[in-house]
Amino acid sequence: MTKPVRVRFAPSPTGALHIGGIRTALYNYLLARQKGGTMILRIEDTDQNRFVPGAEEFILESLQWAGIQIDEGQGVGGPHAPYRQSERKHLYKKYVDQLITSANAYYAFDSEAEIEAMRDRLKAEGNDNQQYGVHSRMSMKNSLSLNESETKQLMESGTSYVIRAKVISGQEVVVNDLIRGTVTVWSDTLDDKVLMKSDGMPTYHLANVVDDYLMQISHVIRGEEWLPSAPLHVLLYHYLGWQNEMPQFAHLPLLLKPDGNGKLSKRDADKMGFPIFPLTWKDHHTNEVAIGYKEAGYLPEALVNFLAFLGWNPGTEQEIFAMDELIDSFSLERIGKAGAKFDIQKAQWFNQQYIRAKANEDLANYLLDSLSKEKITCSQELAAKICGLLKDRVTFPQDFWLQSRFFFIAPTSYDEQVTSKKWNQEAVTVLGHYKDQLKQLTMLTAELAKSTLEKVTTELTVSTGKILQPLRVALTGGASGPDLMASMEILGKEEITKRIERALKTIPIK
RNA sequence: GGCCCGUUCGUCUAUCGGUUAGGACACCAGAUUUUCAUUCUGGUAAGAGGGGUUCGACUCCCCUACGGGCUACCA
Repeated sequence: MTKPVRVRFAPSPTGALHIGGIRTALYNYLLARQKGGTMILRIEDTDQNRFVPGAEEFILESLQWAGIQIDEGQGVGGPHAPYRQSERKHLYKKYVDQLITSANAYYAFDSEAEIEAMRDRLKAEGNDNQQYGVHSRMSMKNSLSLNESETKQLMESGTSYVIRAKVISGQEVVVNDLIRGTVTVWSDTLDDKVLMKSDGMPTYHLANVVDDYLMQISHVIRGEEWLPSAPLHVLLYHYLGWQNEMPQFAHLPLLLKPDGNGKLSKRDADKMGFPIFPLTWKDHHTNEVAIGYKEAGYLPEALVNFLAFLGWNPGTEQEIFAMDELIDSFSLERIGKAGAKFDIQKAQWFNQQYIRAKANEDLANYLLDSLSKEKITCSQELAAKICGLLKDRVTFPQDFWLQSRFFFIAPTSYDEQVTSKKWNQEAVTVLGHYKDQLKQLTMLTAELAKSTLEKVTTELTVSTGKILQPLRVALTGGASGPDLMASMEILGKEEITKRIERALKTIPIK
């Protein structure tokens, strides 16, 4: 019988969750949904020094925005509550005591300076391995090197201590990874990691293994940065007698910076001008505000689609995947091994695709939002019409307003490029006639605007092409934009004649 | 330095021993749009290097190079 799928996303609230975390959460979520399993959110806040207020809420809000639903865990509760590791402190004690009893862990009393001295010493001796471990632990101050009464005395005198894992010597430790296959490490190269800190809090390693066991996690899907400590985790499962309950591991390839090399960081994102956080985040110390994907205009479906493809692909040529399609197609086996460089242009392309796929009526809401901020009123119907016109030239929702501004606000300046090149006597004459002809019309449609223009240009034997740009400049102030005739229909006869008149008066003839 | 992981067009990737090495983004060109964008068509562009194994290697093995991660009482 196979274990029910129970996966967890386990971020630590040490700052804003970044885009890579969303991808990790997404992969967990996709597997959970596909297998009818459970998606768990656990907060790994064992480092009290690095706690950042608001970070946990940020995680919750970000996941919700991305459409990643939590079935169990922080924020929703569940049978294994609490889901915040700081509130589970009492649980870890029991297991670390068990490890002490079974001689798989020991007390260590060394100060920071003593550890540093040990490292310096080993380094000076030309030793490659400068870790606190098999090669060095007997020369340190711990319950292995000290006799029982010395140890007891130190503990009773209140000397601060940590508990370290006693990593076995001379053994191969094998990590079975769903993405990487078998990873084998010689145990002597592992160090005696601290399991319990002097403040009584567990470290990641202990808390993680204990919680994954208690919460009956079936798959540990996390970033590749954890691969080096996975052997220790495997050892811990064995030491605790849980080897049969050990989850399957899947270490995800990292998200790399777009140029050069290295892990994607906030710095790179800032430098290249794209967001790193799903939502806007204000740093509590610097008060610096980092704009999020949401606020930058990325649609959550688009971002999710983009992220899913950074390290995974379905093996077909389909690229646009809604969440439920991702759920159907996802598989851990098809996740790549190599790190993926982050390409914001592709993210923008996905965003474009998702915007285009929306109905004009839905798009209209984006425009209406912008308009209400500008205190401009507009009917839903008209907004939809404008969005339809703009749809194919837009990447972000806010572009609708940016590109339709001229519909609502008459130009106050005119594009220099066009006026200096095209605004000549001929254009002015044609535009004057055209305006007069338009005035005669009872109603204006795109077709009529066009036929009237053609009529005027043939009468004056001028090519229509020469007039189009001056006309656009007069009406919109800009050099480019959506279909001019369709725009005129929306603008209406009155507004058009007014704008042409104004342009004729204001723009100097070249 | 040590340990571990990785390496196909500029980027994301397909290929699970036999392909003219495919697609997408980006880029370039042409067509359409009497402008721009869109759209359409086409194009440039890749198996890090060296050894094996094999009738045959991008695919399997080894070495080298390069890249990345880890190396905290951080996760």
